[in-house]
Amino acid sequence: MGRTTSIDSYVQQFVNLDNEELATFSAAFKEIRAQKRQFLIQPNFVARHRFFVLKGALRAYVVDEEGQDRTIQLAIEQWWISDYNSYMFQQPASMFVMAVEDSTLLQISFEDEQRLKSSNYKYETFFRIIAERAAAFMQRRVITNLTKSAEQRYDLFLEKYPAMVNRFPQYVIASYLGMTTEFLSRIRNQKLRFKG
Amino acid sequence: MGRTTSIDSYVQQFVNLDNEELATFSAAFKEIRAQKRQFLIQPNFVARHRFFVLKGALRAYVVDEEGQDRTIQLAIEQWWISDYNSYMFQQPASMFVMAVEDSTLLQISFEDEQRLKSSNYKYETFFRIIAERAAAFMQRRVITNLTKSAEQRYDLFLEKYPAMVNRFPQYVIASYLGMTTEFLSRIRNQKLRFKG
DNA sequence: TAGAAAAGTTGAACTAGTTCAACCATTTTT
DNA sequence: AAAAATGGTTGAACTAGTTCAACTTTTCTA
Repeated sequence: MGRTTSIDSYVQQFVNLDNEELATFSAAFKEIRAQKRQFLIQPNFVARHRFFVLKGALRAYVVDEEGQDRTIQLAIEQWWISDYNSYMFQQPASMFVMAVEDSTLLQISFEDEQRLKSSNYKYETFFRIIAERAAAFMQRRVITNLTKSAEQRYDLFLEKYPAMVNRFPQYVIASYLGMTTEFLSRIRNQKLRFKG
Repeated sequence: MGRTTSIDSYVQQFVNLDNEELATFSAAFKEIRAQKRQFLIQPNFVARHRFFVLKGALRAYVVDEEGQDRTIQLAIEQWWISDYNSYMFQQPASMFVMAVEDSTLLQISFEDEQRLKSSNYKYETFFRIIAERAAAFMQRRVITNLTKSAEQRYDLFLEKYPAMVNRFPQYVIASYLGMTTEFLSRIRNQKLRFKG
């Protein structure tokens, strides 16, 4: 069977590639499957790839000193996921990246990405743009974490990423938002009581 | 008088530019002075520039609903500063960027940066690399904020940015680290009592 | 160099969010 | 369909960090 979908339309949002350029770009990616609970990246190993989600859901998390999971990134269709500090600098990872659903991914290796970037100006531009967007996204998250209460962070998450809420268990969303699953449970039930 | 220092050696860390390329690159920047307490970016106005610090110290902060300052970014020599969401997407800013010391900066406008990026592959590569580094840096900050206690965040800050500690007032560092100035004061004095 | 402004300290009361433990519900596996 | 595993809820005690207010110290400005 063919691809569930592809990265073509995604890339075209940012740069204009002709058919040949598009083919070369796509060829640098390998389609892989990841079963629910399968790990794609683990601490202490270098993250050799970054992943573009065609289908499915994944999370990146660290385990802190007290043994608690802290979700750093969530990804569903059309999102990228990896341990960026590990991938970009080819250093040992601190994160797990795990499939939360059976997933289909496009995988690119660090070396192939370097090759793409240096082979064609447009590919370089593409990766520049997604890096800029990632930086801006992360800065917004820092701001939210510093300025909003737990309940406000949850409301904002619902508003901005409604498609994600039902794809991840509550404890994953809670840890992404920097609170305990118990506290998020209380926030949700309090809302039901007043609004529903 | 000439430049206090320049951006040349900084750029050369990441890309190899010949003299002409270096000259063109530098020419896109304008050297400006900012006096202590002067604002370079203000909420609701589009951030037209990003700034590279030649000399001095600056902070970027938002004011939250309760009227409290939350420091999002600090910058001293060789750091960049701006409201990236505003600058990258040319949207109204949510931050103030203010000089904490009398400073000398290199300023580049959004349009001139676009021009550089599209005029020479190497400039594109340079901006791609700094965006990747910014994204990785921000992701580390998210991780730290989610996994460490107030005291651990302060210790880590001391360890990683010793040069910054003495350049910013304590309340700025406290708000950068996501705690109150009173609490940081207590952390510091407790350390003195036990260690010094 | 005096006076004002900005920055830092301390105590005491407080609160947002955590922890722990027990229980319930839902999904998965056999 | 039973058993096991995973995920969610609830109450009660707790705590890391906040708030407020008064005070001290340091820095800036005229």
